[in-house]
Amino acid sequence: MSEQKKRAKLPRGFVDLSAADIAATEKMLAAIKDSYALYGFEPVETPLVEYTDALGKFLPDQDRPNEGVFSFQDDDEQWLSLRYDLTAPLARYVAEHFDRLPKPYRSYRVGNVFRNEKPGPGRYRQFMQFDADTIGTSSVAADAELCMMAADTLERLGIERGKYVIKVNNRKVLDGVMESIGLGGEENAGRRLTVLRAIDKLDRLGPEGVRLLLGPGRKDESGDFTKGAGLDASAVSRVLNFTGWKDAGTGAPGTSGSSEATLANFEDAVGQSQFGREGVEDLKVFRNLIETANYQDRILIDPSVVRGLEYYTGPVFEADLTFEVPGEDGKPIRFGSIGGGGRYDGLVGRFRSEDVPATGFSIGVSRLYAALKAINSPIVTGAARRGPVVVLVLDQAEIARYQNFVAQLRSAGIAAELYLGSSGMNAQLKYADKRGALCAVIQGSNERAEGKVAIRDLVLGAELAAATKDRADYIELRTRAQFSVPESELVAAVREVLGRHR
RNA sequence: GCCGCCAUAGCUCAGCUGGUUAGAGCGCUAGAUUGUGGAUCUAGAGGUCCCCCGUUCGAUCCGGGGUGGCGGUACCA
Repeated sequence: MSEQKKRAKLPRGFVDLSAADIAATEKMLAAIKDSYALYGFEPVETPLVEYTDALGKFLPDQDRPNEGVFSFQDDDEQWLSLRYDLTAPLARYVAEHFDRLPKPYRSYRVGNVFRNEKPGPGRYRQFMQFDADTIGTSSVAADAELCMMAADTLERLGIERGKYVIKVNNRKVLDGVMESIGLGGEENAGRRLTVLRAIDKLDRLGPEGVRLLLGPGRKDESGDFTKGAGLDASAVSRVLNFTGWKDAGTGAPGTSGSSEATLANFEDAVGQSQFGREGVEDLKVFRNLIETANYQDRILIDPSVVRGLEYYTGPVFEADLTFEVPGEDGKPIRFGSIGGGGRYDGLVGRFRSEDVPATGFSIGVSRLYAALKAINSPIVTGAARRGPVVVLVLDQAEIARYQNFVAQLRSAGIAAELYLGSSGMNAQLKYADKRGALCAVIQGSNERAEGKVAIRDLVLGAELAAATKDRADYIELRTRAQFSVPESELVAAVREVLGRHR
């Protein structure tokens, strides 16, 4: 290695996908698609790039896009950005084609989205989302339907009932609670945001951490200090009580189980707040829909769900995996949220004179894939790759003859390839093995003299090769895992071997 | 963004108070086996010891500053 060789290095926060990854992802996507289609959603696809202002991501008081999005300027100086979710582009699409779309408009879409921010475990700068949205109705039935569909979809993906939960909350209720502790009004918007962010951290920091964030502030392990919301003690316990954790941290996430008890608590928590009461009413209707459809064991009302502070306006949902998996260092890993959504009545309205009610749900495909791999879900592990039949080249002078074998197999519809390297037989078999080939075709001078080809069953061969100790066993091996046929029977013999391992 | 830890072969890491040819295991590529995947043995390829400056006769090692990676935290549509 000398001068300036380029560094072969993937940018951080991005991933390469192997053949196995792609096969597994495609199976996942097919399952999700089936589920969404069954609920009557139709596909639509928008490009990776949008005008930055359509995404609404300019920095305040500047003509430059937000740093969280990958952006560049067109030749007319217009700012363009890579999409950072699938919802904002959908809002643009619906607004642009409003007149010709059926309303309510039900659609799904899948694709990669990009975020230009610090990657972490399970957080990438490019990742795949799979969304379904209903636009043009404010019916709670639309929200409930999405939650039920989310549950069905997770089960279709091989996640058993009980290993996941769809949590639901309502932003209006949260706002009502704020109002009841004196944080209503425009002037308290900043503090409300701080309180919501604190609640959002409940599952990670626990009630004590959140208590500090609601009050004076919290110092983390590295010594960094986060300023708190500065609420007084009674307001702090009122908020904590609302989220389901009592003073001493009794209770735990997702264990309450009873949406009914949660709702009763809500009514108390929002007090006289008009907005809050509306939210509670919505949730009651929601709960009835869920119970009538018999989903109450999978879809729970949970006051700690916050999400999407900027644009969700009513119900918010989150799909959580509840199981843990031992990590490489032995410490248990919990995957947590693998999807979410909610009602965003204001988004389409950014492009039109009137507001258009809308609600949607999004699955984080990349993260879900990692989780499914960890539990060895058949949907991803069963997607084993299957390589082509490999025709070995034992005599470079006869390469045209070998190529002819390959052509025969291909015209019979069997994936096949000629070994194109320059190594010996040993290495060629290793190659075939690595490719995941089931079968190799071999013709050396001996076979050629007789007008025959040897067909090698690589699956059987692997078993026998591993067990074989002495030379005598090779005879046995050959008869079972490898046999010769006349050249004219090549295709039939290969078919027979492939048929063994279907 | 803020705080902390780390940086030697593709991977995991050794490298004696600073001493001239920088190592191991695994992996990779081959050979032993006219012509059979494992195992074994042998050989080979692969390094600006992250970068720059400084201290020193001499720096992979010591000091300063960068850069990159990891973890935590903040933000997160």
